[in-house]
Amino acid sequence: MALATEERILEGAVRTLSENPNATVDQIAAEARVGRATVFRHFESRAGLLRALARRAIAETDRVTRQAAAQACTATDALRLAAKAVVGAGESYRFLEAAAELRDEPEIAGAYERQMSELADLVRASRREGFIRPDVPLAWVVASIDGLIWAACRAVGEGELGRVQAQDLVWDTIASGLSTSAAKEF
Amino acid sequence: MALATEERILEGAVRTLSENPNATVDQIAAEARVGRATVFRHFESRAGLLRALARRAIAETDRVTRQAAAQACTATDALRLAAKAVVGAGESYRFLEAAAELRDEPEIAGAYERQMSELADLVRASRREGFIRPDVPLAWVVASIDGLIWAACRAVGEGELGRVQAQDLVWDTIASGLSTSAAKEF
DNA sequence: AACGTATGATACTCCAATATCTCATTCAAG
DNA sequence: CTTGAATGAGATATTGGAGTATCATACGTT
Repeated sequence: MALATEERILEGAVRTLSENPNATVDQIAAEARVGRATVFRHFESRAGLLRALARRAIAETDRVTRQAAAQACTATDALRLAAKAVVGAGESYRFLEAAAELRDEPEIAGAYERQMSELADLVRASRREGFIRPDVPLAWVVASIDGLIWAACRAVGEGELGRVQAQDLVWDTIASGLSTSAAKEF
Repeated sequence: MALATEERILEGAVRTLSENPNATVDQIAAEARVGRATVFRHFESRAGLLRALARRAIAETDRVTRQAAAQACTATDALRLAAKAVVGAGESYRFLEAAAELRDEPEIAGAYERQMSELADLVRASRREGFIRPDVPLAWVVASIDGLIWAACRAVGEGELGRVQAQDLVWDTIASGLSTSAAKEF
């Protein structure tokens, strides 16, 4: 069946590229227990495979983000749930950060921009609810949340922290460092 | 003069690779206003050039870190000065993150490990001074400080924030989010 | 002027990895 | 059993970029 094969290739690619972002198609195919030719039957090229992986990561992030928004009744809670969920989802896709080629793909770069601006919207809304500090530039709130999420993904990936623990700590640090309860006394 | 040429190549490489981490030796040479052959006269290979750049980034980080330690009288203040300084220094070397080859170089990987453990030492000392929260795993303190510094470097590189502003915000967020003054009420 | 060194330009080799093609095989459906 | 689609395996073509070699030139030193 075509679908199952594609799935196997994609998951093999995630595993292989997580260890070595420069892995060759041969290595990916081997990891997926699939002939090298089969990879090219399902994906236009290596770059096409990477695109598919990026699309997957974007879709997965969108999914958990929407789910968070649906479950929460306040923007602040949506932010909390989304941050935690993205830590769980992004963990497997850290290797995409190293894929410089994707920066040039308008589709991928555009989706990334969109997600960042959605995060900015959420931050703005949470700020209106009186949670996020108004005395810190929006750009920094967004950048630091992103940075903390990536840090958590890495720590989980390196085995330094458990996933649940990392998810809690991300929010703890955001809430302590960026909320109105954090007096600026330094 | 050999030294000036090497310097020009290294700085051209920083500029070129910052825009495109997959840049070819041709592109780097062109940016440095140098013949391609000259690059290979000064550096064993492209990988050797990358190693030299990584060594440079490591040395620069060590330099500003030591300087911070020398100026400060408490570990907490050393941490503050070091965090700010690394934001300034690391900005140009963000592209190294994408260089997966360097992970395999024991020299580079070892130096990175060392710097991380030095950061951990600083955090422990600051904790003993009563500044860093004791209720958060050391690994997370280190990881999140690292993440925030990288976030600041990126924001500066993208032009979202000014450098001085970003340096201040990094410490503000660390101090608010990870210090004892941050009550865990969430 | 003579010498030594560093450079630029060019041409060349080499290779690793992508991508294509072919053919035999498997396997499910009818 | 037959048919057709998907696959595995291997052979082959292609190519972009690394690395090497050569030669003429520019420049500083003595």
